[in-house]
Amino acid sequence: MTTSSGSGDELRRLAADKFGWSHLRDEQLEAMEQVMAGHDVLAVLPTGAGKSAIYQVPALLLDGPTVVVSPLIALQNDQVEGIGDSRAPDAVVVNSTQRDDERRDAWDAVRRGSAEYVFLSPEQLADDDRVDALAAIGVSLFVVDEAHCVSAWGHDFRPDYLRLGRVVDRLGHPRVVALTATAAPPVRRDIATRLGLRDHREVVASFDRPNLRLAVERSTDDAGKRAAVTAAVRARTADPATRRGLVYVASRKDAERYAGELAGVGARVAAYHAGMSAADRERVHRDFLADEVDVVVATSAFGMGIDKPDVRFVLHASVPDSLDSYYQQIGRAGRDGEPADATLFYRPEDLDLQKFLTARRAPEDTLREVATALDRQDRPRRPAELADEVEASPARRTRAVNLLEEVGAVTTDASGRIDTAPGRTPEQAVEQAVDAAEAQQELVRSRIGMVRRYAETTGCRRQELLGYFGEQLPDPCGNCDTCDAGTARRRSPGTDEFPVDSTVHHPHWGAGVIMSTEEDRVTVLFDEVGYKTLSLPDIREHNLLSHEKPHP
DNA sequence: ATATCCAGTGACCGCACTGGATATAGATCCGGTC
Repeated sequence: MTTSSGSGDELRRLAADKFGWSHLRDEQLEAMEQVMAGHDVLAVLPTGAGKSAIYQVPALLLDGPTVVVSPLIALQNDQVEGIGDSRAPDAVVVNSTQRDDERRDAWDAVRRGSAEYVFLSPEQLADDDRVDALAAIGVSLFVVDEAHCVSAWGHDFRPDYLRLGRVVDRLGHPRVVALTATAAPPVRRDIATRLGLRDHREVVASFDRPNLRLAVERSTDDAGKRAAVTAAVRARTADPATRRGLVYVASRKDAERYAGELAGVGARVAAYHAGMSAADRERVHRDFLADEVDVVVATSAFGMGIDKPDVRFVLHASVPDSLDSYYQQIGRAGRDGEPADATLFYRPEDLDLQKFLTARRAPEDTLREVATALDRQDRPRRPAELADEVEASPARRTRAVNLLEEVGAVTTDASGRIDTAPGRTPEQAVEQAVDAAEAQQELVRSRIGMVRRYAETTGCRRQELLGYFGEQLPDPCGNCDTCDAGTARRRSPGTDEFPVDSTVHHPHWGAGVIMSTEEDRVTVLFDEVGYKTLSLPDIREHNLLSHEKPHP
């Protein structure tokens, strides 16, 4: 493959010839051009806007394979199939479901240069030998799909996400493309920092989905809420025009229970959660896409990679853990641009369940194990070597390494080996890492607080939701419950004193960034304590916020 | 933090109440088993 300038015309021609895409959206083309110009790119585009094209087309013009990190094996298989149907070069996957010979064949194809795209999970890249092999081959493009997982899942659930930046370094920092459909400004910053994006460009499409009608129905008791949810689904499924939709619930048991109740009243409904067998999950997924099932009642396990145009409603029987999750889940409705309904059935007590589910104690024991193990022999070593000295599971071990690295107690060198930084005892390092873990926890809790704020606002829901994503909607939207009720008023423009995105300092809460401003209050995301809303009169009277120079 | 289940209790034969135990989302990896 010849190296090429990658002009817009050339990118368009390749998209048409190789993939059959006759039209590229402005955002797609802009992102591709930035890649071809040598920049790292963070693209935030709605699902269905063709995010994959952003790497698939430039990959053809760059000499060397493209690595695509993707969180779900099912997504990887979908992508490979899609590429297989095109006239583009081959794609392979490497994962744990393969037999040894299949995996060997995949690697051979990459080495020979017959496979242009390699799909992997982040955990695969925790294997040093695999990274070495890729470094030797010479990766030209490193893609992180569903990049919000770096921020949302990396801190505890799948800590290998947070080490992808190190992988990029070890591959000699090829161009990096991060793709996601959901990323509030702090999440974008997190992604860019964690992946170590260099001189990167952001391509961000508007978050507004005007065809989604936003509403919240508040209940005081569980029975009342259940009745309201069931009635809402029944009303929608009774009309053929609105019968397809999703119901998100907080627990597996609820998924089964609602599905059972709704089936009892004649709805074509299925439950979906991670406790079901892979075969059952696939069947539900397939039946929903094929219109054999109208309603899926699901935990957060359902949704990634689902692109069905005619989903007419997404109801939440319980609050999600953040507005990031909420936006992503309701974004599965109305992809065809036709009216769709996003109603949250809100009971304040449900917030406590999310607090429970997201609660993580700082992994003090593992931190101590790792810190003392590293201290015992003062030499760099590969993270995997710690397995012999540390009893904790690989995920916990990796999380501990990440936390220690975050506070500067551990450093990683160019070959991916980790070592202790001088100047503190293991016990001090543990203490600092515990503090860092608690700060993360505080942020998670404050994100739940933002869900509460959305649910309880009397202002325009859309202004509230878009504001969370850093987008200011000047007028009430006219397509939400509060607008209909007449409580949503035109927001006066926020104060000039604290412009959105500027950095401020609070005497107790430290440094933060202005997220949104209103007539009488500002919302700040603090590094240490998460989201806080402060009243302007208070700020002025007690001089609570001072301006700081932006972070370097 | 809370809902549910269940055993035990009290009151008195069919059921109400209480308190303690238990469970509560998400994915991959990898080696062992059928």
